[in-house]
Amino acid sequence: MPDNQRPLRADARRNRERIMAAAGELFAQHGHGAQMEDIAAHAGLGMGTLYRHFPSKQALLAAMVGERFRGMAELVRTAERIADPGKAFEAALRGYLEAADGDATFQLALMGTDDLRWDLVQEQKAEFAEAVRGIIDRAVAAGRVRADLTVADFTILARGVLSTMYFNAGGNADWRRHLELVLDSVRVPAATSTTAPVSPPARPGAGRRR
Amino acid sequence: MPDNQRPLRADARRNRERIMAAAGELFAQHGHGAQMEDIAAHAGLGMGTLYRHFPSKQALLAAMVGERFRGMAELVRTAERIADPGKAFEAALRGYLEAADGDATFQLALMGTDDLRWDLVQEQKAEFAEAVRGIIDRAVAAGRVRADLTVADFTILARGVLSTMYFNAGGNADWRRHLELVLDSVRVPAATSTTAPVSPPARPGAGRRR
DNA sequence: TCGGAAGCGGAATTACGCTTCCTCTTAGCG
DNA sequence: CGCTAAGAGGAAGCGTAATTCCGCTTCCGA
Repeated sequence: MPDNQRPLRADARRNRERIMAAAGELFAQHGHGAQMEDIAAHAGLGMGTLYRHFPSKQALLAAMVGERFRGMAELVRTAERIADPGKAFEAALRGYLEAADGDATFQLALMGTDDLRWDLVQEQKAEFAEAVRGIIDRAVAAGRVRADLTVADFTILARGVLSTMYFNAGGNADWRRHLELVLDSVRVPAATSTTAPVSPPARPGAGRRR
Repeated sequence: MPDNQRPLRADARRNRERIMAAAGELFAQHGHGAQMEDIAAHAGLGMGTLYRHFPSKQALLAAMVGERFRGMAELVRTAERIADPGKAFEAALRGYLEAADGDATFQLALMGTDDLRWDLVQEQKAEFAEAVRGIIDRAVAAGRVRADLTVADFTILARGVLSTMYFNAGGNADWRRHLELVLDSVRVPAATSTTAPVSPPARPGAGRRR
């Protein structure tokens, strides 16, 4: 755990940066499948060095994901500065997805893959969730999105779009379309109640959670 | 390729069944991660036998997925018998997801994982898509779902819900909620047009595809 | 300028699954 | 009933990546 004990030698700090950069690039490209050896090579360093800085692939991945969560929280907080609560919400969701576009690490992270040890990014994730809660509460209070919308919904819906993004080798048209559909289901002019179940009887109490 | 040449010895047919059953169970449970050895053991057979019937893990997985697609196509066709086009559509989507619940093979398959050689299930997939097209066309014609809805949308939206299902260890409340949100974005009482983009300028022509 | 702790490199080790190979067994026709 | 090709079993072989090890090099405080 290269944390904050002794200040970290100058070259070491430099190399750590390099690793993060290389890992960011390769994870973004190949997701969890990126190989340690390639990352080391890409950073112009040896395996030993890589493992000195991050004791395992999991640790490296977690570091990257944590960084991304931080960035996203920041982004959401920025959106919060938009005056109109409805537009702020929309901007947050849009910005979030836009940022994830082309970054497999983040897509995976946000989708909740079990290739990641979530306990290592608890904190950053919570920070992000907090930022989102703020924006949603405001939009709900202003009546700009359906009244029953929660942070969990944001996660669910965003993950849905992410999955379109992730599994579609093709361009980005698909996920943008998906996003539009999602926004239509969430904005207030849209219907708020659901019609009665049709074929498989929806078990009672299946509606809300958390 | 144990296809249809010589009739296949009685015990062989029996064993093939067993393998399919075991694989179905284990893939459902562990997805692509299920191990060949476990599958063989679970079927009460040796590795050699397993490989006699399916030349590779890919082949086995493809066989399972193909079977699932067939089943889904059948299910959708059944839904098509519902008189009300809107309800038929809803039943198809509901039934589809209900069937995928708890079956990781199918979830993965439908999500489009690249752990699967799609060329091996082309046919079954096309069959399924065809069935879906029928139901959507009817619902659109009847004005019960947004006019611009396509088969691609069905795939996109269903995959979104699937991702909620797949990545949520917890119960099934989340994906059912997601499904309701999706239905709200698709049924006709909901808004059909999208409002103007807010923050990241939506590139022109990002709306429709295929 | 020196000493030695911190850092680096990268080959060797390990672990883990899929796949192959070869021998033994059995269904089922004549 | 006897033969033989189809089928079964499962241990060994392989490839792939993560991780470890340890001798060499470089920073940096005195």
